[in-house]
Amino acid sequence: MDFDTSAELFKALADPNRLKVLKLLVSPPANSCAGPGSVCACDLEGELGLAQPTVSHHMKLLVRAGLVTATKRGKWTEYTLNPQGFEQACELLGALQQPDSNAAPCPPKTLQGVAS
Amino acid sequence: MDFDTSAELFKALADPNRLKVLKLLVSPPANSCAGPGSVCACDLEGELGLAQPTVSHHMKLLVRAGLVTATKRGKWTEYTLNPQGFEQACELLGALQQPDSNAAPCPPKTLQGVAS
DNA sequence: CTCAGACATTGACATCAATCAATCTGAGAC
DNA sequence: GTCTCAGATTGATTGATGTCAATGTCTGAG
Repeated sequence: MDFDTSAELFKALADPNRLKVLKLLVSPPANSCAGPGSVCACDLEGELGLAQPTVSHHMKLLVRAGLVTATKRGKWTEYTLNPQGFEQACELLGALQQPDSNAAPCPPKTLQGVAS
Repeated sequence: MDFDTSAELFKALADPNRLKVLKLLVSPPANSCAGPGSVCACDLEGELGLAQPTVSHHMKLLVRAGLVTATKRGKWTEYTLNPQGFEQACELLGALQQPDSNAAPCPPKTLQGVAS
Protein backbone atom coordinates (compact mmCIF):
# COMPACT_ATOMS: atom_id res chain seq x y z
CA MET A 1 0.00 0.00 0.00
CA ASP A 2 1.47 3.29 -1.09
CA PHE A 3 0.66 5.82 1.57
CA ASP A 4 1.79 8.80 -0.44
CA THR A 5 -0.32 8.18 -3.53
CA SER A 6 -3.24 7.12 -1.34
CA ALA A 7 -2.96 10.38 0.54
CA GLU A 8 -2.97 12.22 -2.78
CA LEU A 9 -6.28 10.67 -3.69
CA PHE A 10 -7.87 11.63 -0.39
CA LYS A 11 -6.30 15.06 -0.67
CA ALA A 12 -8.29 15.59 -3.84
CA LEU A 13 -11.44 14.86 -1.85
CA ALA A 14 -10.40 17.09 1.05
CA ASP A 15 -11.80 20.37 -0.22
CA PRO A 16 -15.45 21.52 -0.01
CA ASN A 17 -15.38 23.14 -3.42
CA ARG A 18 -14.04 20.03 -5.07
CA LEU A 19 -16.76 17.97 -3.38
CA LYS A 20 -19.30 20.42 -4.78
CA VAL A 21 -17.79 19.92 -8.21
CA LEU A 22 -18.16 16.15 -7.94
CA LYS A 23 -21.75 16.57 -6.85
CA LEU A 24 -22.42 18.89 -9.78
CA LEU A 25 -21.00 16.34 -12.17
CA VAL A 26 -23.59 13.81 -11.01
CA SER A 27 -26.45 16.29 -11.00
CA PRO A 28 -25.63 18.84 -13.69
CA PRO A 29 -27.53 22.13 -13.61
CA ALA A 30 -30.40 22.37 -16.05
CA ASN A 31 -28.99 25.37 -17.86
CA SER A 32 -25.63 23.80 -18.60
CA CYS A 33 -24.04 25.50 -21.57
CA ALA A 34 -22.64 22.20 -22.76
CA GLY A 35 -26.06 20.60 -22.90
CA PRO A 36 -27.90 18.39 -20.40
CA GLY A 37 -25.85 15.70 -18.72
CA SER A 38 -22.64 17.52 -19.38
CA VAL A 39 -20.76 20.06 -17.36
CA CYS A 40 -18.21 22.48 -18.70
CA ALA A 41 -15.88 24.73 -16.80
CA CYS A 42 -18.01 27.84 -17.24
CA ASP A 43 -20.94 26.08 -15.54
CA LEU A 44 -18.79 25.27 -12.54
CA GLU A 45 -17.55 28.82 -12.37
CA GLY A 46 -21.09 30.07 -11.96
CA GLU A 47 -22.24 27.38 -9.57
CA LEU A 48 -19.24 27.61 -7.27
CA GLY A 49 -18.84 31.37 -7.30
CA LEU A 50 -15.14 31.03 -7.93
CA ALA A 51 -12.90 32.70 -10.45
CA GLN A 52 -12.12 30.86 -13.64
CA PRO A 53 -8.46 30.06 -12.86
CA THR A 54 -9.48 28.67 -9.49
CA VAL A 55 -11.97 26.33 -11.11
CA SER A 56 -9.35 25.28 -13.62
CA HIS A 57 -6.95 24.54 -10.79
CA HIS A 58 -9.44 22.37 -8.93
CA MET A 59 -10.37 20.46 -12.07
CA LYS A 60 -6.74 19.77 -12.75
CA LEU A 61 -6.37 18.21 -9.31
CA LEU A 62 -9.51 16.10 -9.71
CA VAL A 63 -8.39 14.84 -13.10
CA ARG A 64 -4.91 14.06 -11.81
CA ALA A 65 -6.41 12.15 -8.89
CA GLY A 66 -8.42 10.05 -11.33
CA LEU A 67 -11.79 11.15 -9.99
CA VAL A 68 -12.81 13.12 -13.07
CA THR A 69 -12.28 12.78 -16.79
CA ALA A 70 -11.84 15.79 -19.04
CA THR A 71 -12.82 15.66 -22.69
CA LYS A 72 -12.29 18.50 -25.10
CA ARG A 73 -15.37 18.99 -27.24
CA GLY A 74 -14.66 21.82 -29.59
CA LYS A 75 -14.40 25.01 -27.65
CA TRP A 76 -15.60 23.50 -24.39
CA THR A 77 -14.11 20.97 -22.04
CA GLU A 78 -16.60 18.44 -20.83
CA TYR A 79 -16.05 16.97 -17.39
CA THR A 80 -17.44 13.65 -16.24
CA LEU A 81 -17.06 11.54 -13.13
CA ASN A 82 -14.61 8.66 -13.30
CA PRO A 83 -16.11 5.74 -11.36
CA GLN A 84 -12.73 4.03 -11.21
CA GLY A 85 -11.35 6.78 -9.03
CA PHE A 86 -14.16 6.35 -6.54
CA GLU A 87 -13.73 2.62 -6.62
CA GLN A 88 -10.08 3.03 -5.78
CA ALA A 89 -10.86 5.34 -2.89
CA CYS A 90 -13.37 2.83 -1.58
CA GLU A 91 -10.83 0.05 -1.87
CA LEU A 92 -8.33 2.07 0.07
CA LEU A 93 -10.84 2.61 2.84
CA GLY A 94 -11.39 -1.13 2.95
CA ALA A 95 -7.68 -1.91 2.87
CA LEU A 96 -7.06 0.42 5.79
CA GLN A 97 -9.36 -1.66 7.94
CA GLN A 98 -7.87 -5.01 6.94
CA PRO A 99 -4.75 -6.51 8.51
CA ASP A 100 -3.69 -7.59 5.02
CA SER A 101 -2.59 -4.76 2.85
CA ASN A 102 -5.08 -5.33 0.05
CA ALA A 103 -8.68 -6.10 0.65
CA ALA A 104 -12.09 -6.06 -0.88
CA PRO A 105 -13.78 -2.67 -0.83
CA CYS A 106 -17.13 -1.77 0.54
CA PRO A 107 -19.67 -3.57 -1.62
CA PRO A 108 -19.55 -5.10 -5.03
CA LYS A 109 -19.81 -1.86 -6.87
CA THR A 110 -21.37 -1.33 -10.23
CA LEU A 111 -21.70 2.29 -10.91
CA GLN A 112 -23.84 3.95 -13.45
CA GLY A 113 -21.30 6.34 -14.91
CA VAL A 114 -22.89 9.44 -16.25
CA ALA A 115 -25.65 8.26 -18.45
CA SER A 116 -26.75 10.97 -20.76
CA MET B 1 -24.75 16.87 2.37
CA ASP B 2 -22.36 19.07 4.26
CA PHE B 3 -19.37 19.67 2.07
CA ASP B 4 -17.31 21.30 4.80
CA THR B 5 -17.55 18.53 7.36
CA SER B 6 -17.18 15.93 4.61
CA ALA B 7 -14.00 17.63 3.49
CA GLU B 8 -12.78 17.54 7.08
CA LEU B 9 -13.14 13.78 7.19
CA PHE B 10 -11.24 13.30 3.96
CA LYS B 11 -8.66 15.79 5.13
CA ALA B 12 -7.91 13.50 8.05
CA LEU B 13 -7.18 10.75 5.52
CA ALA B 14 -5.11 13.03 3.31
CA ASP B 15 -1.76 12.55 4.99
CA PRO B 16 0.65 9.63 4.51
CA ASN B 17 1.65 9.54 8.16
CA ARG B 18 -1.94 9.39 9.31
CA LEU B 19 -2.61 6.55 6.87
CA LYS B 20 0.38 4.74 8.35
CA VAL B 21 -1.10 5.26 11.79
CA LEU B 22 -4.40 3.72 10.73
CA LYS B 23 -2.56 0.78 9.22
CA LEU B 24 -0.58 0.33 12.43
CA LEU B 25 -3.78 0.31 14.44
CA VAL B 26 -5.00 -2.69 12.42
CA SER B 27 -1.68 -4.49 12.50
CA PRO B 28 0.01 -3.43 15.73
CA PRO B 29 3.74 -4.06 16.04
CA ALA B 30 4.68 -7.12 18.08
CA ASN B 31 6.65 -5.17 20.64
CA SER B 32 3.87 -2.77 21.51
CA CYS B 33 4.44 -1.35 24.97
CA ALA B 34 0.73 -1.41 25.63
CA GLY B 35 0.46 -5.12 24.95
CA PRO B 36 -0.54 -7.04 21.81
CA GLY B 37 -3.52 -5.71 19.92
CA SER B 38 -3.10 -2.27 21.38
CA VAL B 39 -1.12 0.72 20.23
CA CYS B 40 0.01 3.58 22.39
CA ALA B 41 1.51 6.86 21.36
CA CYS B 42 5.10 5.84 22.08
CA ASP B 43 4.76 2.92 19.65
CA LEU B 44 3.63 5.25 16.92
CA GLU B 45 6.46 7.62 17.63
CA GLY B 46 8.96 4.84 16.98
CA GLU B 47 7.23 3.40 13.94
CA LEU B 48 6.65 6.71 12.20
CA GLY B 49 9.96 8.31 13.05
CA LEU B 50 8.21 11.48 14.13
CA ALA B 51 8.60 13.59 17.22
CA GLN B 52 6.18 13.06 20.06
CA PRO B 53 4.23 16.32 19.65
CA THR B 54 3.78 15.58 15.96
CA VAL B 55 2.31 12.17 16.70
CA SER B 56 0.04 13.71 19.31
CA HIS B 57 -1.13 16.26 16.77
CA HIS B 58 -1.97 13.60 14.17
CA MET B 59 -3.80 11.47 16.69
CA LYS B 60 -5.85 14.45 17.75
CA LEU B 61 -6.96 14.98 14.16
CA LEU B 62 -7.82 11.32 13.67
CA VAL B 63 -9.85 11.23 16.87
CA ARG B 64 -11.64 14.45 15.96
CA ALA B 65 -12.46 13.03 12.53
CA GLY B 66 -14.01 9.99 14.18
CA LEU B 67 -11.60 7.53 12.63
CA VAL B 68 -9.84 6.61 15.87
CA THR B 69 -10.85 6.21 19.49
CA ALA B 70 -8.53 7.15 22.33
CA THR B 71 -8.77 5.44 25.70
CA LYS B 72 -6.68 6.38 28.69
CA ARG B 73 -5.34 3.30 30.41
CA GLY B 74 -3.32 4.40 33.36
CA LYS B 75 -0.25 6.15 32.18
CA TRP B 76 -0.75 5.22 28.51
CA THR B 77 -3.31 6.16 25.94
CA GLU B 78 -4.57 3.27 23.90
CA TYR B 79 -5.68 3.99 20.35
CA THR B 80 -8.08 1.84 18.39
CA LEU B 81 -9.75 2.14 14.99
CA ASN B 82 -13.30 3.41 14.94
CA PRO B 83 -15.23 1.51 12.25
CA GLN B 84 -17.98 4.13 12.27
CA GLY B 85 -15.64 6.73 10.89
CA PHE B 86 -14.70 4.50 7.99
CA GLU B 87 -18.32 3.71 7.40
CA GLN B 88 -19.11 7.39 7.19
CA ALA B 89 -16.29 8.00 4.74
CA CYS B 90 -17.54 5.14 2.62
CA GLU B 91 -21.06 6.55 2.72
CA LEU B 92 -19.80 9.90 1.56
CA LEU B 93 -18.03 8.30 -1.37
CA GLY B 94 -21.25 6.61 -2.30
CA ALA B 95 -23.31 9.76 -1.87
CA LEU B 96 -20.99 11.66 -4.16
CA GLN B 97 -21.78 9.27 -6.97
CA GLN B 98 -25.54 9.36 -6.52
CA PRO B 99 -27.75 11.98 -8.17
CA ASP B 100 -29.74 12.32 -4.96
CA SER B 101 -27.87 14.15 -2.29
CA ASN B 102 -27.96 11.36 0.24
CA ALA B 103 -27.87 7.88 -1.05
CA ALA B 104 -27.16 4.29 -0.24
CA PRO B 105 -23.42 3.92 -0.10
CA CYS B 106 -21.21 0.96 0.49
CA PRO B 107 -23.02 -0.69 3.39
CA PRO B 108 -26.72 -1.31 2.91
CA LYS B 109 -28.16 1.85 4.29
CA THR B 110 -31.45 3.57 3.81
CA LEU B 111 -30.96 7.17 4.36
CA GLN B 112 -33.07 10.07 3.29
CA GLY B 113 -32.27 13.67 3.71
CA VAL B 114 -32.28 17.06 2.20
CA ALA B 115 -31.01 17.95 -1.18
CA SER B 116 -28.65 20.84 -1.21
C1' DC C 1 -5.78 35.82 -41.56
C1' DT C 2 -8.23 38.10 -37.73
C1' DC C 3 -11.33 38.09 -33.86
C1' DA C 4 -13.68 36.37 -29.89
C1' DG C 5 -14.61 32.95 -26.57
C1' DA C 6 -13.21 28.87 -23.40
C1' DC C 7 -9.65 27.15 -20.55
C1' DA C 8 -4.96 26.72 -19.05
C1' DT C 9 -0.80 28.78 -17.04
C1' DT C 10 1.82 32.00 -14.46
C1' DG C 11 2.81 34.93 -10.56
C1' DA C 12 1.66 36.82 -6.27
C1' DC C 13 -0.50 36.71 -1.94
C1' DA C 14 -2.86 34.90 2.13
C1' DT C 15 -4.08 31.15 4.78
C1' DC C 16 -3.60 26.52 6.33
C1' DA C 17 -1.02 22.47 7.81
C1' DA C 18 3.09 19.60 9.28
C1' DT C 19 6.89 19.62 12.13
C1' DC C 20 9.69 20.12 16.29
C1' DA C 21 11.66 22.29 20.80
C1' DA C 22 10.06 23.68 25.02
C1' DT C 23 6.67 23.41 28.44
C1' DC C 24 2.58 21.84 30.98
C1' DT C 25 -0.60 18.21 32.92
C1' DG C 26 -1.84 14.11 35.04
C1' DA C 27 -1.05 9.45 36.66
C1' DG C 28 1.58 5.93 38.91
C1' DA C 29 5.81 4.82 41.98
C1' DC C 30 8.47 6.06 45.87
C1' DG D 1 4.47 14.98 49.74
C1' DT D 2 8.31 14.31 45.50
C1' DC D 3 9.93 12.03 41.33
C1' DT D 4 9.32 10.09 36.85
C1' DC D 5 7.16 9.05 32.70
C1' DA D 6 3.32 9.39 28.98
C1' DG D 7 1.29 12.40 26.30
C1' DA D 8 -1.07 16.92 25.50
C1' DT D 9 -0.42 22.00 24.60
C1' DT D 10 2.03 26.06 23.10
C1' DG D 11 4.89 28.78 19.94
C1' DA D 12 7.61 29.25 16.01
C1' DT D 13 9.06 27.87 11.49
C1' DT D 14 8.56 26.06 7.09
C1' DG D 15 6.20 24.22 3.21
C1' DA D 16 1.78 23.29 0.95
C1' DT D 17 -2.61 25.02 -0.72
C1' DG D 18 -6.60 28.07 -2.19
C1' DT D 19 -7.48 32.16 -4.46
C1' DC D 20 -7.45 35.71 -8.05
C1' DA D 21 -5.50 39.15 -11.72
C1' DA D 22 -3.01 39.01 -15.78
C1' DT D 23 -1.55 36.59 -19.60
C1' DG D 24 -1.11 32.70 -22.86
C1' DT D 25 -3.03 29.04 -25.93
C1' DC D 26 -6.13 26.85 -28.79
C1' DT D 27 -10.44 26.44 -31.28
C1' DG D 28 -14.28 27.84 -34.12
C1' DA D 29 -16.49 31.78 -36.62
C1' DG D 30 -16.15 35.47 -39.77
